[in-house]
Amino acid sequence: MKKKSIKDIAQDLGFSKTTVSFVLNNKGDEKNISKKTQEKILAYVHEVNYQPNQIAKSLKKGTTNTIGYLVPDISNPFYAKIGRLIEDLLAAKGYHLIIGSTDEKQEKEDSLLNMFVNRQVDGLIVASCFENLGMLKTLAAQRFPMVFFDRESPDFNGNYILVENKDSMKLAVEKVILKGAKKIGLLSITPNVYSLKLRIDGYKQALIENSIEVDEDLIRIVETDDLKESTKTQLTSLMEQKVDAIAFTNNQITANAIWVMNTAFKADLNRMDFVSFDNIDLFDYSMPRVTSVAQPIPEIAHYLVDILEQVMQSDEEECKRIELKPKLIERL
Amino acid sequence: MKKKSIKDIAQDLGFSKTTVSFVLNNKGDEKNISKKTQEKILAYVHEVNYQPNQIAKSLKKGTTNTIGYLVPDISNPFYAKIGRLIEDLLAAKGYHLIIGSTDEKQEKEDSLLNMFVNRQVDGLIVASCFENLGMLKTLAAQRFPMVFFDRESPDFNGNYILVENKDSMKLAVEKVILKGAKKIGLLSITPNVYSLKLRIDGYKQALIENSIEVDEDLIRIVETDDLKESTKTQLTSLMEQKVDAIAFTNNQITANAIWVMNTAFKADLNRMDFVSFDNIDLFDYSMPRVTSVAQPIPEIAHYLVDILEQVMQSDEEECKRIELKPKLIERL
DNA sequence: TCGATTTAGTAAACCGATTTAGTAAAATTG
DNA sequence: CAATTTTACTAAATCGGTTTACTAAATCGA
Repeated sequence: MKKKSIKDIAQDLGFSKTTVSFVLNNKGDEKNISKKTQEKILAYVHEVNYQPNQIAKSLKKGTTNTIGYLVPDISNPFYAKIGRLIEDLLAAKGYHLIIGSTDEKQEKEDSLLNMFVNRQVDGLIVASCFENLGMLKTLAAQRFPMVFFDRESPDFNGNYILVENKDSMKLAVEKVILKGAKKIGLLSITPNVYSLKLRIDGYKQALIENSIEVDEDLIRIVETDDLKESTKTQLTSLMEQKVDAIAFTNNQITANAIWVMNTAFKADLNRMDFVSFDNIDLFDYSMPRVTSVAQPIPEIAHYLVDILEQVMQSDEEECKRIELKPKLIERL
Repeated sequence: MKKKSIKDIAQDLGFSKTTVSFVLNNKGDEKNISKKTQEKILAYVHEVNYQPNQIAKSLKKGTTNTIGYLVPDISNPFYAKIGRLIEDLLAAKGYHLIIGSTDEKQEKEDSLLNMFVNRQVDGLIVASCFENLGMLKTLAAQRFPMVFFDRESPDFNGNYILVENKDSMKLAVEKVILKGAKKIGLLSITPNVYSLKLRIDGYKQALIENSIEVDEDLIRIVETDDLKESTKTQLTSLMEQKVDAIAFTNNQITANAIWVMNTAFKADLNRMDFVSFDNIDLFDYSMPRVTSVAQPIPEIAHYLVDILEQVMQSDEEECKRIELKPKLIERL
């Protein structure tokens, strides 16, 4: 017993496909299908548990009720959490998520964007590496519904849901300076991303405004491909320089650094202070103490689907830019 | 300039849709299309950057090159990691992932399964709560390609990629008994899931074989809906009973328990031992010490797509069952 | 009561690909 | 050189829905 199509339903009952389709789409009254017929069809459809073929529907309608979720790494807790939240918010509206992880690689991003477009997703939620704007600008020109988050590019005009990066980082770093830190290092993943650059700028600003010289040698970039090992190498090198605090530009690198400290530099745990963008439970009790900038994750998720929905509906010209304020969590 | 369809390409060049389709699908030679024509078509297609409509393709072919990933919660690090790994493995074969989180709720699972089927996913990778086998048995009867992991149901015959649960848990718990623990509690999420029941059985077995009475009052179930708070409540109650070790059935609950201990029971960190199924970096240095059962995540991911591919290709009757051995990590 | 309107429904086109069954012209064969 | 085969290509059906443009019968209004 293979799956029944709308044609089968129509034949079984002696109606036309058209009539069945109208009834199934709640257009029965509008299209003058008698109550009796409507009931008959609905009853039968229920009885045989008819399920419409979404693919066929999508082909005709031109919409798929799917949204693409494009991020550097879906297993990064930040993107995973947001992913989960938007999954639920979108499901309530009848949309479902196709995911794609870019590993910060431009080629992967391009090919995934292409994939999403060919699969006719109705919209995109994107944390892009913004290394090559070609594809994105093309899509933007076509008015493809997209909302960006976590990262921005000054060269790209789009709908953004962001957090304030520079000042937040500055304030956090200033906390450890006030506590007495003099030599403060920084570890970041690829700073090609403008938002990360802003966080690094915030770190520098904090130093400058507090008369500490910015030492470029204390600013280290880790390789995303081998985060754990690379963090260990760079952190070890910073420890040799006798830094008394380190700032990090996201949670994953901080978590790795905490692991390195606890497994390789136990003796230094107490004299060290960490500053991290993003907050996770671990920071509530881990050593070194972590003063962190907590992003408002549920709000970000909320705005993402809100704005995306608006963009998908109206064909408005204007781009939205929403900048949320993170919360500074002191642990000193 | 809207997107060109195969019909446009054909018209532009003065060939038929058929010819263009043959060439695009590498059937040019087989179908006796002249080299000259093939080159002409390929060149033009490249020039205008023609991208075939996957939806139309799917409708005709009956396959969508999408796989459904159905888990309790995609933001759980275990499922997120596996999700990421299978995303990459499947992408290499031209498949992409649609995700669905069930929150351990049967209704959600059913409706997501329905969604996946209507969207014609080519296969499913599932960590089911197995509370109601109706839908799954129907799909299995239709030979819908599915592979299950992390959880199993003795009442359901399917393709499974699992780890050995009972003995692994028993061995881990025995470690803390050997160290001297006498009163050992257990915290678990819903034990309706057979695999979790096995882990609990392993815990009990360890006690019994070491002449410790199983006290049902020391076995606590936390609510998945409010994991953090519920963990705190149950853990606090166990602490009042003066347990000297606690076993946990997965990483998320252990991580929460570590947080509770460090924020509310600092004084007891040293006298306490934890045993956890699943291993995460945090356990390398957190207090209380965690002896953990590490699941071979990359292998699980590998087998998942391997077996799924086999199932999708051959229409073999036989169900596969692969049981991997976890690695015990002692930290005492 | 007769033309106009409403009711209840249907046939056929369409979305954009793939695939089957064909055809006309050129090349080969006996 | 006629019959056959090969080459190069195409028309039309198909996948499973939605939607437009109709029609026949019943009802209504004056």
